[in-house]
Parts: sequence; C-alpha cells; structure tokens
Amino acid sequence: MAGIPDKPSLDGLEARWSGFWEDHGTYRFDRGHERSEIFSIDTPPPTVSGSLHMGSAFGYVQTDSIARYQRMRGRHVFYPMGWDDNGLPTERRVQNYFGVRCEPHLPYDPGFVAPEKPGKETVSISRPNFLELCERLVAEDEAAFEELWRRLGLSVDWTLTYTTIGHSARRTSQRAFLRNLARGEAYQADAPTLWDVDFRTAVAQAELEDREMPGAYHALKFHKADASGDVLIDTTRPELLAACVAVVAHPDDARFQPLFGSEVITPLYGARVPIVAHHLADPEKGTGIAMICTFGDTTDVVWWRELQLPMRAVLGTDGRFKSDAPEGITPDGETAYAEIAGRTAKQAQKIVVEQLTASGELEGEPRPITHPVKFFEKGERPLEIVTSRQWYLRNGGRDAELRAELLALGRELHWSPSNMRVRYDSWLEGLNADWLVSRQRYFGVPFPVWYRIDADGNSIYDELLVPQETDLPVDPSTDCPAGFEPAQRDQPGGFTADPDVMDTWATSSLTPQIVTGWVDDPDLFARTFPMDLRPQGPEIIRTWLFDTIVRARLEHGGLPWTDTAINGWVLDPDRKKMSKSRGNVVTPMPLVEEYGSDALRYWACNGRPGVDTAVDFGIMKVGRKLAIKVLNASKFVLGVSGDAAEAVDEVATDLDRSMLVALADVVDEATRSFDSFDYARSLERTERFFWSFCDDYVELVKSRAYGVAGDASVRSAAVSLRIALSTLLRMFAPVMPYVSEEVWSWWRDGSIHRAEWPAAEALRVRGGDPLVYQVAAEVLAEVRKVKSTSKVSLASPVARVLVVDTPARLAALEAARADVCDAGKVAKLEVEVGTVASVQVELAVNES
RNA sequence: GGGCGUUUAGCUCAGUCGGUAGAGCACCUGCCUUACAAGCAGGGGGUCGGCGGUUCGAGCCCGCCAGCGCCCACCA
Repeated sequence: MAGIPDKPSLDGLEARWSGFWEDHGTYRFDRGHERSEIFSIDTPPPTVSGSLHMGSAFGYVQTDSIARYQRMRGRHVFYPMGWDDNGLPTERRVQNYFGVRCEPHLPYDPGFVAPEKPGKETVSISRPNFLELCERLVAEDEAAFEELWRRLGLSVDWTLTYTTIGHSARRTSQRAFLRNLARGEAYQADAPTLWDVDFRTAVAQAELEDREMPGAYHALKFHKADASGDVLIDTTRPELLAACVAVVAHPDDARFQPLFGSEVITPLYGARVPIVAHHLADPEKGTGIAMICTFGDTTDVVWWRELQLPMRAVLGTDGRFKSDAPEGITPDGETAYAEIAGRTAKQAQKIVVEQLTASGELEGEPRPITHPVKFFEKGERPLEIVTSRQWYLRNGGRDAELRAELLALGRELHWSPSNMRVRYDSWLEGLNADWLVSRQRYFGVPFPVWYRIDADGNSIYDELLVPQETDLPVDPSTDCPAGFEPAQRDQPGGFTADPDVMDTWATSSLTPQIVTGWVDDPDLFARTFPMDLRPQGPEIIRTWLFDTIVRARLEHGGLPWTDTAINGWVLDPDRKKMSKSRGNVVTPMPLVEEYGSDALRYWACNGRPGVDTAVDFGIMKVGRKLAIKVLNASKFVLGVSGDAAEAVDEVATDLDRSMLVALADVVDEATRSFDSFDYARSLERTERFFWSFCDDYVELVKSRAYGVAGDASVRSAAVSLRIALSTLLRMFAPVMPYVSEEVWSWWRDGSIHRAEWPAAEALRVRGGDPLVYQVAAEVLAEVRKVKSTSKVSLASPVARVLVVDTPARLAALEAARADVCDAGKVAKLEVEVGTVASVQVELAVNES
C-alpha cells in the first residue's frame, strides 16, 4: 500500500511497474498445477528483421489482454516469448547492414572484423563468419524487441524465451525431421521446383504470391512437319522456345484433333516436337494451342509429368540461360541459341523476338497484356522452375487421406472469428504439392543428414547417415556421422553433409513442441500440451497455422492447440496497408512515449477480433484520457471512502444497491466476452459503465459520501464506491495494466494482475433494482441540461423540479430522492403520475 | 473464376431477442462545480450502400446488384 498521491499522474508508471513485475516474478509460470488449471499460449515469434511496426504491437497486446484475463481467472498462464531469427530476413538484413555476402566455399577467417558500414564493394565471407554476423545482429534486434514488449506491458514469462535458431529449436526441428524421415513422411526428390533466381533457393507453394505484371502475347509460327502449313501458337515467354518439348491442345478441340499424333517444327531452332492432347489446355486462351517448355510455368510441369515428355532445361539456378544448347535443335538453331546463352530471361526475350522477326516467324506485333505472375513473397524477380534435389514433407498436397484428416482437424479447432476457418479450408483444398522444406541458404537449421560417397567420389543420396536423437542438434558440415573420421569428409569412400537448411516454417511449425519441452521435459509437456491458444495474424494461416497442424498431426496424431484467435491487419492512418515500400510504416515506440502504453493498448484492444484496424491517434488520445480519468476518479473514491471495507452487506441504500446490480450485469458480459477472446467487447462495456459511474453515480452520492462517518447511508455510499472501483479496476486491468496496477497499489497489497477477476454474483445485493440508478441519473441529466442551456453554473440552485412519469419509475426516483436533490442542488422535488413523461426544472432566482 | 468479410453522423466505429438509430473524435454553446480545465455540462448532425422480399414492424432475416478489402484458383 502506497497511499493516495496528491497529484496522480501517468508519468513514470511504466518504468516503475514493469520493474516491479520483473522483481516480483508476477508473470512467472508455476508448473506445479494440473493441466486443467494451466492456460498455455503458443506465442507468435516475431521476425526480428530490425523493424518494429504497429502490427508488431497490435496483435500481441490483444493476446496479452487475454493472458491477463485468464491469469485473473485463476489459470496458471504459460506465456513464453520467442524470436524468429532463423531464415532469409536475417540473412538479407546482415547482407545490407554490413555489406557482405556468404560464399560457402571460403574458409573461416577467425580474425574477420565486420565493416561498421557497408563499403562500396560487397565483401565475400565464409559461411561461419556470415553466421557469426547473423547471431550478432539478431541479438541486437531481439534486445530492442524485448524492450518494446516490456514497455507495452506484455505479461510474458521472460525466463521461457526461445529463438528459432536456438539450441532447443534446432534440437526439436532435427528430432521431428528424423522421426518424419523414419516414418516415411519426409522424402527427397529430384524434381522441378519453383526457384528464386536472386536468392538461388527453392521456395514452397506457401511462399508464393501472384503479382499482376505486364507481358505480351507473341504469335509464333510452328511449321507442320509434313510441310502442310503453319500452326500459330501464342506465348508470353518466347525466350523459352528452345526449351519447347511439345505443343498441346484440348482433346475435344476439333480444330486440332486431326493434328494429334503428328509433329511440328519449332521456329528458330528447328526441333521436331509432337502435338499432344491434354484437358488442361484451354481452347479459349490464345490460339487454343500452347507450347510446352521445360519449364515456363507450373502447368508445363503438369504436362511434362503427365504426358511423360523429355526435358530440355535451358535456365540455370542463377536465372541465366545455360551455355550449352538443348538437345534436338538444328545447327542453325544452335547458332541462334548462342546469342542468348548466359543472358537473363528478360534480355533473352528481346533477342529472341528480334530473331523471330528477322526470320519471319513472328506473326504480327506482340499484343500487350497484364497477367498474374508467380513471385516469391520476399522476391523481386519472377520465379523460374528448375530441377533440383530437395527435401519434402507430406502435408496432404498429394495424399487425399491426409488432406481429409487435416480438414477434419480444422473443423475440430475452435476458430475466433469462426469465418477464418475458410481460409484454412481453401488453402488445403488448393494444395497441389507436398511441402518443400529444404532451402539453399545458410542461417537456418541444417538437415541432420550425411550421404555416403562411393569409390568414384559420387554422393549416394539413397544411403543416408543420420545421428542419434540424443546427439542433436548436429551441424553436418562440421560434425561427423558415426563410424567416420573428419578426414573422410568429401572424400571417395567417405561422407558428405547435406548442404541445405530447413525452411524457417519447418522450425516455427514446431513452436508448441519447442516451448512445451516435448521429449526433453516430459513433465512440462504433459502440463502444457496440447496448448490452449494459438494467436496469430491472418496472413500466415496457410503457413504457420497450417504447418503447425501438419506437424502435430504427423507427430502426435492431433491438434497442437484447442483454440486459435486470428487478429486483424493494421492499416496506416489513411487506411492503407502498411508496408516499408509504401513508406507509411508507423513505429510504436514514439507513440508509447507520447500517449503511454495503456493508451496504445487501449487502441489495440479497440480493434475487434479479426478486424483490420487503422492506426488512430484519436483513439490513443481517448485511451490516455481514460487512464487519467481512472487516476482521478480513484483518488476521489478512495479519499472520500476513508477506510470502508468492501463488504456488500453494508450496502444499505437503494441507489447503491441499484448501481451494484447494474455493475453485476457488466461483469457478466465482460466475463462472457473474454471467455470467447473478445477483449474489445469487454473493454467497451466496462468503459461505458465507468463513465456513467463517474458522471452520474459519483455525482449522485458525492454529497452523501461527504457526510458524517458512522451514519449507515454514508457508510453505504463509501462501501459501494469502493466495491465498484475495485471491480472496474480489475476489469480494466487486462487492457490497461499500468494505471490499474498503480491505483491498486494505493490501497491494496500485491499485484492487481494476480487478483481475482470480479464475480458478478457477489454484486447482486438483495433488493437491488437497476431502475433506481437509471431514473436518478436521467432526472439529474435533465436538471443539468436546463442549467447548461440556461448558461448557468451546475452549482446554481434549483427552486423546484416536477417529474411526471409512471408509478414504477416515480417509485424508483423516490428511492433516490435525497441523492438526486443533493446532486442537482434541488430545493423541492415534486412528482406526478402521468402518461407523458416529463421533467420541469425551475431555476432559483439569481440573487447576485 | 470461386469464396470470406465489409458498407450506419464529416471521421473512427458500436448496435448479439426483429420493437421509435448510438458512442467517441471533430464542430458549436456554455460552466473554475471542494476527484479531474490534459476537466465538466449541453447542442446540432443519419434515406443505416441500392433494389426487391418476409413480417403488424427490418440497420438486423432472405434474394439480387454495386463499391471497398482480403483469401483461394492450372497464369500458355
């Protein structure tokens, strides 16, 4: 207990109370409880890419309000925080921050000192040096995030923090992978995959996005092999003509039916290719007949696979045309090809169009169109398709039975808001491939796999060497498989490491297993898994949420949590989606400085669950006003009520009973709302009641409360004020932890965040009738209205008030007569039963 | 192309049983009133996107249409 300050203020509350919570372990998880008494939250580990924007604060604050509510309901909240530092965003940031590039063939340089600023030339460094810089930078970023989270008052247990590149995450990821491998759920395949030519890595279906790009139809003249004429074929990618292995039309298309089985000769290159039929060919598109290249798009891959066509790959992993011309083209064709060898797709297209124009094999002018093109979501150039050996994980993309099970799990999961489930369903229904989990990158969890090398020095990918689970995590590029010596690395008869790392989602899809201890801490695991809540953003339903369910299904046969709460998207003040490229990113820290954490939290919790919300300084201002009002109202209530106990049986006055009964309804509604993760509704109802409490109830009982202590009605006012304050503070606590803790400390010991959530039943005092408070407030408002429109002070006296109303309402008014007269400075209050309700107010004659 | 959501005061949004449209901000008029002038009390302001239907009665239920946002889709 600290006592009531003379001049309450929000200044310094954040520093004081976040320090207090840390010192007292207020949010420390105590595992010594049954599963049913624990509430475990699978926190989204934010990507620590160095930038903090409002989206980083929005969802986390909403989740924190739920964590705080559950804690006050008596649950032992398991609320860890993680940092997603693993993966491409960190690599990219390191490259830009230091001006370096990872070259895996370089040896480690123990004396390497990173430049302070990027130099003119990019510095090539070894993989271990690169990883050291990654570790260093994420440590700085994570410290900045933690500072913000603490300032925002997130009630996480900081002793449970994890990172997606950390020891536990690597051990868990590798263990899960080895088990997937043992059960046949993980497999490798040498197959065409979507490929980012800048990052030089394969990407998964979940990381794709379509972008509308300009392009053009080019009508190419293919020559019938029997010299009976030409076939015109539209393509947007004439540069891939050299990779053409067939042309395709719909089997029902009468125009081309006579040609099926015959051959055409490609322009420029003179390759003979068959005319084939496939139902995916669209008679409406272009000229109705398409060229199949290896590979121009994903449809080409389907045609190539299903029609068992040969491979004529022309693009390398760097996105440039290979130096050697593909098979099957004429010597003249090889000459033509030599001009595009080594060029990018864009450069090659220009050259090929010129060549086609010169040869007369381009019909008319290219016709510009815009069309959707597949991009890596973090990439800047269109994806290509190249063939490479990759690791895959079964996710229902090629397996109807697993897909059906995953759909069923989606129905078993409780979604909030419920309509978000359709995103999961539609994603799953559109899946067409297993999950490609290998990435040709560096800062990630390595695959715990080596391969034998035969006597001729070839890696034998069928002969896997894997570690024991107890030895995890391993780095196969420095650790040795059992039975081998380091000197045998990359030697004939020896072994070689799998060079790849896992997709970052392959690790973050295991956050429930990482935080709950899984194999390493079975006691914790039993008490926290399956978890209670997965809060997250809508944009990662197809990745994080879906992948996590896949892993839990494969590993545990069921859901990783019972509930998911999907938050909305943060829009900038002009209601545009915030993004770095738009330059409209608002960062939270300056706003915390200006309005305070409680105000920022108030804004975040004003956003309805799952609803996109604009950054709105007006709402933050309102939040700040509310926090100040809480301070002042509390100061008054606690000051006027002396040492009154919060004892319901001392509430002796009808108006007081009435107010408490009305408050009970608010408690009920706030409780129901929070139980369904609707923090916003709880806040709105609490706030509405609080303002009416300040404007009406406090004004009505003020003069009575100032009365002689000991009098029953005086005591009733004091007790009621305290009960209501204590109740309202606790309902505000999940959203505004600082100001509620501050006020609580004025007269209570211990943290409000460990206090009990209010119970509505305790407020339902016998004989309480909500009508009394309601009618009293309405009559008082009428009195105020007359004073205000008459432009006199609210303190000015009223000679007479006549209230005409129904008997029931007049009886209610009668019960609060003294308080209404005192609050309105009314000399004479008269009532009259009537069918048309009215309030007449006669101001006293101004004698001044 | 399929789907989800949304459309209410100038702005941001509530409106959960179908029963005479609400809040905050902004604007205007007042008030130093013994918690709060970073305050308080009032006021003006609406064809609830459009059309049709169900109903005694529709912001709410049904159908169609439109705008906006998003998700999914085989994109030659």
